[in-house]
Amino acid sequence: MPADAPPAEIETARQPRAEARRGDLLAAATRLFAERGYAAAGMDQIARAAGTSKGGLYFHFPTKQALLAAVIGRAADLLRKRVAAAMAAAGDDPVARSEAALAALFRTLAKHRPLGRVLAAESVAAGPEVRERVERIEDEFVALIAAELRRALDLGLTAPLDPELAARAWFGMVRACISAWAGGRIAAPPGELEAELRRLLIRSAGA
Amino acid sequence: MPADAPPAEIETARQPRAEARRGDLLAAATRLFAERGYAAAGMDQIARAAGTSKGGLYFHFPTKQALLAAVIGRAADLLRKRVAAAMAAAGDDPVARSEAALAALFRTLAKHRPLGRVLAAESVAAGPEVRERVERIEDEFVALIAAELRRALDLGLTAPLDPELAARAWFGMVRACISAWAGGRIAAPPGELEAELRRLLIRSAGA
DNA sequence: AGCGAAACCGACCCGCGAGTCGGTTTCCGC
DNA sequence: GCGGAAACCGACTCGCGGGTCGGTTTCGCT
Repeated sequence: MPADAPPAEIETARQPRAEARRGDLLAAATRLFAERGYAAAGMDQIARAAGTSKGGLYFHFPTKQALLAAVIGRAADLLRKRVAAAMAAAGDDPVARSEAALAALFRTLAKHRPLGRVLAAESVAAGPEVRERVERIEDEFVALIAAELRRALDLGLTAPLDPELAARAWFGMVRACISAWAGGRIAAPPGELEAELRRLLIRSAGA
Repeated sequence: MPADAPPAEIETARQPRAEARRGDLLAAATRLFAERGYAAAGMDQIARAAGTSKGGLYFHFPTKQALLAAVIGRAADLLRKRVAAAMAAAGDDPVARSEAALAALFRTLAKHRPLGRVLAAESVAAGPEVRERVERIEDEFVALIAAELRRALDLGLTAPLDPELAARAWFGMVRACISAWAGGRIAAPPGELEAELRRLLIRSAGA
């Protein structure tokens, strides 16, 4: 793998165009699902917003549900990647890892506000399968937090608690605060919000 | 207003029938909105589920949105009543009042599972006006909790914290746990769940 | 009894939007 | 420079479901 290999960045030269369109479509769909709601966002509207046409959209996604599923999948991947990276960089201490995970989750959702709304609410409007999918993703992150809490509990760093339940509660706290903040119902700047939230979380575990 | 006035309980004798139907319709709508989602639940379907017809349904509610609004309004009234009663019965201590409010909220939502789902999620699918309405209701309860927290803070019963934010976080914790429990994703029985949750909440305030 | 209004019925209307399809453009390999 | 496939276009179809409407039943009142 020499440093000057040119073909690596072109990648068969034809795919990238389509890939970029796909990205635009996903971005537009995310925004419109969040703004108008799943049912109210039309396929034509989404296509226009992405600078293409209905036919072009249907070339990439066979169905509206498939489009939503792709949006959600992409969001989950992004969150997974960011959180995993943050935790890995935080070393071994469970408290530090938990705080890092929280911060990463927080920053990512705060940076991409529509994403949170789609994950939190729109998903339900698209039928049971999609709802289950979103619940799985949520459970995944709850399990991640629960594992850290369990370790902290074993190390005697917390008060006695049920790790699964506490993890779920943590997730709910973060979600509610981010959602309210994204809706402009919390005046505090994000940094302050995050700090206050961290204090609440740590105290609730009885550190 | 003598004690033996008979007409008071019959109320013009014709209304009660219609009132009962209205109640059936609201109950059916609540259930179906929660199960299928707002968009997927058809007016005909709702009417059938309530043992009546589309025409009958439209006699009581002029529009699908109006039906949802009525469902939400009824839910809010119920929650308000229960929570207010519980807090009034709890005396003056802010911690006791907070715990009572929480317990009432918890029990009411746990008893009427679909109600929570409609409030939490379905509302978003019905356009911005309804979403705002639900957010107002949520803010109302958050403000209620925040007031108690502020009093507790003034009395030196808590660690220094931002009452609004903490109240929001509390609400989020309770909502997330109830939602997961209602979806069968938490094994613990409700009583235990509530106790554990209360411990987390109290600790987070630094009592 | 019998009038009139409230309550209810269900067949029908109609707009909207997801999905289709025949065509056109773009661009890669040779 | 030219086949041919991938990518894209947009007019059209068509089923579904919210809303309507003329009629029928129920029931209070006198």
